[in-house]
Amino acid sequence: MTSNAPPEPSETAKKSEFDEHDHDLCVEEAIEAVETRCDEAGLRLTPVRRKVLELLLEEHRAMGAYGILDRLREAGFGSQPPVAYRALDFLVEHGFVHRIERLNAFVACTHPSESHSPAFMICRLCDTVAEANSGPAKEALGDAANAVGFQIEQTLVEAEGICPTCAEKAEA
Amino acid sequence: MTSNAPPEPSETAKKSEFDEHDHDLCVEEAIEAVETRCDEAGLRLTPVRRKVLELLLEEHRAMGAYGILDRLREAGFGSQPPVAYRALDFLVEHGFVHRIERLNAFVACTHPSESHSPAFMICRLCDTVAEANSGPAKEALGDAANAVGFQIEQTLVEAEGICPTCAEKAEA
DNA sequence: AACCTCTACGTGATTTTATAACGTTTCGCT
DNA sequence: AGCGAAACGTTATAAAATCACGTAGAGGTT
Repeated sequence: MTSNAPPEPSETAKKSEFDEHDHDLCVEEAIEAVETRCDEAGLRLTPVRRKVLELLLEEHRAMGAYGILDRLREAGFGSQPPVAYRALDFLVEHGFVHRIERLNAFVACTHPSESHSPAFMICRLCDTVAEANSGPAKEALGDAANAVGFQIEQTLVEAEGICPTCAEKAEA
Repeated sequence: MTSNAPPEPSETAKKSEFDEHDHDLCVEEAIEAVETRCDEAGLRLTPVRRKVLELLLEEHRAMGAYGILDRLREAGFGSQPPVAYRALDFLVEHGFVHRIERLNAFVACTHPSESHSPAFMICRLCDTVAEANSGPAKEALGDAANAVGFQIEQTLVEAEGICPTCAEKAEA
């Protein structure tokens, strides 16, 4: 929110959302990427939608719709559930935000430029969520589906466990 | 519910829950298996719990807690939500029933004898749910997790699509 | 600019899903 | 028979999501 650095690819090497990184930059890059995609596709990134995206990006964590709604209210937007749900519907539909079924909650997508259907790693201690490539897992599942004649349209992969940061804290 | 055939392994070759099969037998075998496991482990398969299991076995489909509750009421059991949720908690905890996060609903486990954490194939037309082996998918995900230092405790894999039966109907 | 239309927004009300809290009953054990 | 733990039934409430309806704003057409 503070820096106005250009949205060039971050120099800080980041292996996953669990690692420390220049978060302001990370947020800005993500917003820029979404803006670009909206422009290209003729989508309207309205103030509410943008605000919801920002809220989710500021955390790398899953937030419930009602938590988001509280923040919207504080920011002077409408305060009834549909306001949050409509913005989330838009963002999810276009892949800018992912829904975490396990938590009935949402996280900002960390690779908004590529189209993908990721797997999630959810830390049960701090609720941080990282995206992993679900490609291999989906292939494996695809084989099983083919064997019985099931046509997969969408796949959902969520792993719950302990993130490296929380694991360190626990050891100490 | 009608036949009293002995619970020997079914002769009808079944590739998945989507295939036609001797369903009465299938239900009975499953109940027997659960009874056995409860006996061995000193668990109490009380009337409500047993009824909920039967309801779920009769369908090979996901049922919501409130749908189950309606059926319990009809059968003369308590009719308030906790009755259903407590029975479901027990059955899920011991692996006799699985929760389908995507649908906020439940299915009876079709392999109650083996301990496993399955992947699900959910037909979006008929809500039938089949279990697939999630072993390969979990391995793939495990590799990704190791790479970033995340310790997986539980994995959730759900695929949504069209089952072979509904696909045939659609063609016709 | 005036008009039209479609999309998005704001709000009130309601539905669906899930838990909390509390007293009573039943089970398993000694 | 008596004890303690587990399970049940019920009331009440919380949390998550949707419906319905009117209003406002963006974009295109004349």
